[in-house]
Amino acid sequence: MSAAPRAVPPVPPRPTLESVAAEAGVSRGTASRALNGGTNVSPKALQAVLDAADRLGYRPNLAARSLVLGRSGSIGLLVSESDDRLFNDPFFAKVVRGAHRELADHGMQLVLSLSQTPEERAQTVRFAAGRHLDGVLLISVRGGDPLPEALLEAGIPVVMAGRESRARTDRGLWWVDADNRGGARAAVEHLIEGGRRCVVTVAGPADMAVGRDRAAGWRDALRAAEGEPPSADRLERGEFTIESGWECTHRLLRRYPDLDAVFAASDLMAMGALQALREAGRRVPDDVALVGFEDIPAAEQTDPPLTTVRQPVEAIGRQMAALMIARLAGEGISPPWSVLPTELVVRQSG
Amino acid sequence: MSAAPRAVPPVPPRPTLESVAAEAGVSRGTASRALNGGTNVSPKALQAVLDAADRLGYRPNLAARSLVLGRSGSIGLLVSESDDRLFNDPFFAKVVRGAHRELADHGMQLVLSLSQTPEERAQTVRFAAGRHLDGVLLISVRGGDPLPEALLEAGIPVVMAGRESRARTDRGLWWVDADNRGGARAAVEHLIEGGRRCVVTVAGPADMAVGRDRAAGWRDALRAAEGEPPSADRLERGEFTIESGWECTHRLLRRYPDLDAVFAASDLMAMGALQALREAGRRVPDDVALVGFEDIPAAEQTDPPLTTVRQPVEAIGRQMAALMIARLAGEGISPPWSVLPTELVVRQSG
DNA sequence: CTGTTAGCGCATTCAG
DNA sequence: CTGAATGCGCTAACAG
Repeated sequence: MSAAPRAVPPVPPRPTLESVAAEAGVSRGTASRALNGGTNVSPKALQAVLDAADRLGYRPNLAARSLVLGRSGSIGLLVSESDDRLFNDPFFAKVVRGAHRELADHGMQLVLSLSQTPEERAQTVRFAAGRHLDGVLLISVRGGDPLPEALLEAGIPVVMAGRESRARTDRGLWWVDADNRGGARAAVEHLIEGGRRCVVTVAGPADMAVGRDRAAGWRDALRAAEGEPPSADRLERGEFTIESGWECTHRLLRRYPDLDAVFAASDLMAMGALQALREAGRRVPDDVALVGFEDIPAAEQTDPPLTTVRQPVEAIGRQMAALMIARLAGEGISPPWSVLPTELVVRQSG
Repeated sequence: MSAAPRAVPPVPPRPTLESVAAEAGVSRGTASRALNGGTNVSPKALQAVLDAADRLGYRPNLAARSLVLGRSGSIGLLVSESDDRLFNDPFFAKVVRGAHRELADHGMQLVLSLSQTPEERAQTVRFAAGRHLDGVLLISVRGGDPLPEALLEAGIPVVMAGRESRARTDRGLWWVDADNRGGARAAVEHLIEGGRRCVVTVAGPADMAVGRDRAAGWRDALRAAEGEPPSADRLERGEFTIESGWECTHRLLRRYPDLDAVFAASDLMAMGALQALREAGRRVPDDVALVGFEDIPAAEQTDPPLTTVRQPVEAIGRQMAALMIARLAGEGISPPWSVLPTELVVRQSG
């Protein structure tokens, strides 16, 4: 409520390139060159400018630089997801770390941005479309999410985590994913090699590529082993949650009382499966072998510890950033996506 | 490796205010006014501009706007902490949510930024100092962290989570905190009213205000009840972790075998204390009452559930943003800090 | 090697 | 109510 007119700004104006140049006794152009790499500048002038900048505490105005360069030097990692999820899923942390590392190595800033409500989403699109962000990394995008399209339409380069259709890829949606199909296949092959005869799967949602891919890998392995694709009722689809894993497993047990192996499309689902199997009186791995997917920290803490397929999560983040950097550099990348190898981690459950 | 010279840019140039004005048949000035509030613009012109902008898919260039306005409209939430911590501590999630809400309500963007290594930290300071951020919210700042000073020196408004010294506050470091001292006092009063005679405390680090404040509240309550300040060896300092809580409690048990109440400065510490007490054969709350601080989700899951002091975490985030907004608006706020009330949540442990 | 010049896209005077 | 002009701070292209 201070009604003072504040005629004079309370803080001294911040130094500009102009003032640095004046202080150093050179022109603005020379000062600019000196501050950026120092090419075509005499050692004497260079030193003078550097000293002047230091003395004045000069900080280049990034808005001005962005304006002339047409580039902000920062790329966004948008999370169109509840912040609860963001902060609880270890997946996010690792992707963020990977992307952050890669970007930092290239002198770029990672900017995290949340958007849950539609308005926030619109705000975020404006933010990116306003060239505040040179590009956008997207994680945890569900099937019908309009965000990727909106961004693309606004002319923002986008790289997603998770496989995309060929059509969308062609439209400019680049992506990075783990080899979900191959990993699932390896997991099921491991179960078969262990002598298991009836391998069922607790699969993920059909509206997510990751759900479909892991189911496909399961199918691949069984077809290879049994000569024909597995019957569809050996698969039960659910959400990537403990509860859902529990339910699906119960249903599968009812249909296949003699099942001896469960491939769960996520560790959380596997944890639910573990509980369901125990409740049904099955011992793991003696009666039923169990394999999960992801290798979340909790997978080591279950009893017995979970055999699972480890995703190179940090590498995914890193590669997303790398693709983005290449894209911004105008390099022709082909294909404009990456599939990173997974690794089977054998523990006691199967 | 595509060596093509790319003489022609593959994408059409993005529409500018100029092109919108041309399309609408008005001048740039009118177009600008129409797009920003529409004051001093005839309804006819306004409509023409809006239509044109829509038709062209116009997005204002935020860099240009920042440059002329001297303001970017986004404020940063810097986390100078390992990203593990960021993504695992529920505290962060809630602060972020609160700040995000408040900012969104005012049409501002929240930008999350991590910085662990010194270089990343420098990079972050450049980012903020380059006016990419109008202000910076800081959480989880440890004692000797140079970040706040660096930011202040660069002329960036800063609001922190956690009490700061009067000296630093006067230098421009505004802050928001929970009433740690009052909350601790209430917790210990509750223990005393429950008939406990020997209340010890597992305290937080002395280099964090929150550690000191909660210990002070414990001291306040005991002095009020016993007529004199408690002996210093009824307090054991540690880190805010389960392990540390466990260790401190063991030491306290050795010194005070007949202790009948433990006030832990955090829920994680309380969880460690719970384990230590159990190992020592003490029943909680029958033999020893236990109170934590923070009310993290896990506090409800312990056996017995933890009595604890709830912090208004989301409100803290919100208030931080509110202070920042006021500060940017040049409003004189006094005092330039906020202490938000806590709430004792009584469960079974004490 | 250096200084000068010309914008980057926008909001905002100031005349009309 | 409107258009023309000015400048935010910076980089790049251009002569010297």
